[in-house]
Amino acid sequence: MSDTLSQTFAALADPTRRAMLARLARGEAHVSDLARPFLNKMSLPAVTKHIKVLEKAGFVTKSVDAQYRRCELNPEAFVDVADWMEEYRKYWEESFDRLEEYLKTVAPKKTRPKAGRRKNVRKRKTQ
Amino acid sequence: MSDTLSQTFAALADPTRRAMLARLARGEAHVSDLARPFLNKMSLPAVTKHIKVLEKAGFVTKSVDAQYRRCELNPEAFVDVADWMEEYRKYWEESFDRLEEYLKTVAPKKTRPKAGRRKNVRKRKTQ
DNA sequence: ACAAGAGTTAACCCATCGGTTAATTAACCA
DNA sequence: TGGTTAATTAACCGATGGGTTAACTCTTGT
Repeated sequence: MSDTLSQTFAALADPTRRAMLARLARGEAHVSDLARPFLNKMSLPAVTKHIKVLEKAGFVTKSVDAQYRRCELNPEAFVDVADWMEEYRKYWEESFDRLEEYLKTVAPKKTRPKAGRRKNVRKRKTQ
Repeated sequence: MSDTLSQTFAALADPTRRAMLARLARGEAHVSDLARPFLNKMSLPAVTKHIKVLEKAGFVTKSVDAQYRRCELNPEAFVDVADWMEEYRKYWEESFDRLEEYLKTVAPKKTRPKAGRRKNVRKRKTQ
């Protein structure tokens, strides 16, 4: 595996880790905060490992705060995913649009503003 | 693993499979077309397996065409990823914007239209 | 009818992954 | 100073992932 994009996607391929990201999206947290919802399902070392995977993939940064480790979300890794997705935008956007069209027929109340296309914004780290 | 989003991300966590998607983005292809660039690095059965992973994750659909298997890209799986990313848009969008700002200072030729925000467009399959 | 081409299946190998328990490090507090 | 809490490290285990080779199926072209 080893290449960074593979590491990034692999980090996301686990529900526990995605739940941790969801938690961090609501604000920074200590390791024990991140662990709490899972301690009935797995041990603390397991949590440590998951966090380490997220760190290595660049989704999370950790800083020392006395006896605690403060974790927060890091945008960089998300940008890598968004960049990669950009290449396939036309494939998923038409599905977004189909749904929007459908929603309009179902509940044609206020029309949402036209969705931004943002085509060819940039390229980075192809492969 | 087993949950669909994990399957989806796991499928993307391999450079060979991402290269196959890139190829399919340029149009449908037979298995042997997909295999050709890799046959110096791996065997045909390995390719078959990769394609199967992409199929199960919903990125690719295969149809029979005489002795050939015709593969094409399927938008659905991409939508799942885009949906999930939507939740974290504010984290990666600010980085997009930082780059756009930077590009403007470097080459302030024609101003690109304001990037669409598309906030809260939808939610699906949370978890 | 049958050889060649397209692709899959089966059985196996080794590395990595997700989890465990036990031991360890480090900071705080009483 | 010594106990408690926060978190990591180490050693291990079973399952899965990516690869292999060998054998097989199906379709076509002659």
